[in-house]
Amino acid sequence: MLNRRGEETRQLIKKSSCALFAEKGFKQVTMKDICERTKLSRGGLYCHYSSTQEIFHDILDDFMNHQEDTISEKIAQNIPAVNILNDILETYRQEMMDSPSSLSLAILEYFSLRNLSDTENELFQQYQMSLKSWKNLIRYGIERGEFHHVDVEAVFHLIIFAYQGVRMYSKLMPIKEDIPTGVVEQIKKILIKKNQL
Amino acid sequence: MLNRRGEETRQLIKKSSCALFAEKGFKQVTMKDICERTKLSRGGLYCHYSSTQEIFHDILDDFMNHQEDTISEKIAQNIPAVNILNDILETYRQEMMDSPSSLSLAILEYFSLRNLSDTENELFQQYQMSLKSWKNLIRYGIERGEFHHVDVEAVFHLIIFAYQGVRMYSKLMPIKEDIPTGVVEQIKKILIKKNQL
Amino acid sequence: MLNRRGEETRQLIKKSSCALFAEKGFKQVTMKDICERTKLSRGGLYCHYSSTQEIFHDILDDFMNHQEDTISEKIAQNIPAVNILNDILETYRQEMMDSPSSLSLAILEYFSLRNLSDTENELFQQYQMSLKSWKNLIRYGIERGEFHHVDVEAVFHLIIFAYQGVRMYSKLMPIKEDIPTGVVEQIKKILIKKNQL
Amino acid sequence: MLNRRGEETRQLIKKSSCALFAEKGFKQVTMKDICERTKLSRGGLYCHYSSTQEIFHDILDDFMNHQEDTISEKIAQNIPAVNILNDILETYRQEMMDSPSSLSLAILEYFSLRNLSDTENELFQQYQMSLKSWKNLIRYGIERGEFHHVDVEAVFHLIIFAYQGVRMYSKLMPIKEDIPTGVVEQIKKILIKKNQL
DNA sequence: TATGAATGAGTCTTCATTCAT
DNA sequence: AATGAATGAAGACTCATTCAT
Repeated sequence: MLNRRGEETRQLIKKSSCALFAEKGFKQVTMKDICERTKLSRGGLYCHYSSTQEIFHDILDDFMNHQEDTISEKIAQNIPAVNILNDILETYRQEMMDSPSSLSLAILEYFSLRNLSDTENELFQQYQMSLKSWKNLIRYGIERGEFHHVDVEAVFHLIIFAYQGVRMYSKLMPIKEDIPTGVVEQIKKILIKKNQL
Repeated sequence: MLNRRGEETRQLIKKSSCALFAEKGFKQVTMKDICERTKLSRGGLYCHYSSTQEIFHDILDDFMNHQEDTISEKIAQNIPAVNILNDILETYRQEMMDSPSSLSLAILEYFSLRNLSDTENELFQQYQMSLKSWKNLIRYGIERGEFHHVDVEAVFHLIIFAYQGVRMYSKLMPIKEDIPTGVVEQIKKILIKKNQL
Repeated sequence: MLNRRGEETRQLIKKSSCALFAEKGFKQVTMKDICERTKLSRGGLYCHYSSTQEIFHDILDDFMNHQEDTISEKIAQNIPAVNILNDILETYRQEMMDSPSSLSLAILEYFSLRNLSDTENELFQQYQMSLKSWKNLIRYGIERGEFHHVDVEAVFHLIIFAYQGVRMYSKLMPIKEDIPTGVVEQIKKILIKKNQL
Repeated sequence: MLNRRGEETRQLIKKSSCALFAEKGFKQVTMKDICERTKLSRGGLYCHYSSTQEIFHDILDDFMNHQEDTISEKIAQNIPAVNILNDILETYRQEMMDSPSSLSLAILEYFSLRNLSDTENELFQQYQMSLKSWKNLIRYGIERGEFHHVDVEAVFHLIIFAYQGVRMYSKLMPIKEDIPTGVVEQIKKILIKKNQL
């Protein structure tokens, strides 16, 4: 019965839904669930969004737009590649351990409901952005003599899919701290020359 | 002695459902879908299974029971670790590329619907069996001087989650041959000593 | 909870719906109404029909298939045209006065919801069948010297649309006996030669 | 003095709604549709009308009030009955062919939603006004020796219901020019004495 | 075992309507 | 007067599940 400004309500819906998606995945969340969580009426919710897909899309959009390419910035600042790598991997490690707030399952479900064939899907775009950043970083590390002469793309794929794999399984299986830590350490070993450690 | 007719029907149900799960994931598949695919009536299906969970469980069971520990066997036969590894990785590579028949998405959804807290879930058991086999293999390789002295568990995790990560994403994104190949090559580099290649 | 044979239930649905359509027109009748009238559950109804359109279509089909061309039969029997005409017009008169059981409003609404452009709609087919029968009759009457030399199609249109007009308005306005009677008498005067009356 | 702004909006609403009613009939048009067509907000529309019934009623009212009894005027001017008749029938003919702008379906639906029992409904009033005018005309024609000695009411009913019947069906079926023309010609034949043609 | 009719709960979706601004 | 957010009720539709045959 409140009469908020529209954008406020949209934010509320996104926030509440995001929590629900993280808890239950994508398909388990119904418009009804979101009504209950937001305390909005059926019709009230439909004023702003007409499906969970639409809400999820908006949430993803927000994520994407808030992601800046910090790697490139740091490279521009001439920060040592090892330091940049360590920072990223520490973030990854944290994320692999923070299962409850992870949308990875929901993302997977969301995209599995759509026609994957189109190369234009957001997931693929994300992947490509990520690929670009990592390529820059690895090449930068190699140029600076901090990293081994590795197959850049192959190493990227190993990193990114191991990371995604852990995130996914953390929703389904008890993942203790040692797994993310071990994975991160292995990645460092692959990339960083011994004298830099 | 099993009732032949009944067992046949169960096989039919499992086969049809398996295809459906691979196509659509777990939650998208309804008892109704399965009725249609198997050409069984509602009641007919319920004679054998009373939920998709039950069917999926049975399918997983079949998979598990058909998986023998070929690694241990090969080790017992004193086959070179590098050969064993190459075989396994080739299988993995094939699987990473065979997206359509992959149940990975369905598995994920299936387990995400249950109470993950229980360490006794089948996924975890699978994980542990896999861990045991790989540990044996890696140690065997190290003992024989074929593999580097690596952190056994950490390398296992890197391998297994990268593999699972690729399988998962192959359902959602175009995964070309080079990704599985690159990932497999990286794993080989981590494990196998140069003089063995 | 009864477990009738399917066709029985379909008959029940058609009968109940038909009454509802006659009472309320087409769009006023909801699947829910039909559930209540038939004492079927939501799902039970949907087993047989998935929309009111489908039910109405079936009802119309039944009507069409039960309509035989009695006019042609009578002509074949060499019955006097005046007698045939009198019979038909008496039926029309009765129908114009039996507003409660008339589906005319429902028919109108039903067809107005569809794409009228297609000449293949059932209403048009009905019209054409009717046209054919009347043409035969009028020509037969003229040949036998019982009817005036009229413009066959024009007279048909006058008859049929006046009849339909009355039926329609009988749903909306009090139509006393004199209107149908008067209309029928006028038609007779147009067609029948004085010496035949 | 009416609030100019307000009256303008009401006119806009009536005009837009009228188009919608002609397109879709009465029940298919929702307050939401009208909001969209008029570009008014929900609340804005409700400032003026609180239901589609109210709007439709107003539209009908306007129609009724704009209808003057031109027949009586012409009779007063001693214009030949045949001329008057020809004018009216030409108007009817035009209207029977102008299906898109016809409200007949909407009118039917509108009145079918109300309690038909009341003899006081607007439709009936319309009918009575029309009856009165036509009676005058036909009697006038008879008196002047231009028209046959017909049963005035019966002929009126034949005319008016055939006209309404065609208008109605023109919404549902392809009605070519020959139908209205034929109907009009028949009516002339019934009324007009041969020597007047 | 197997059929398929029937139930009923859950969810989606659309609107008429109200109300703070 | 006008806006548009919010409510809530009505109706549609889909399934898991049961049951008489």
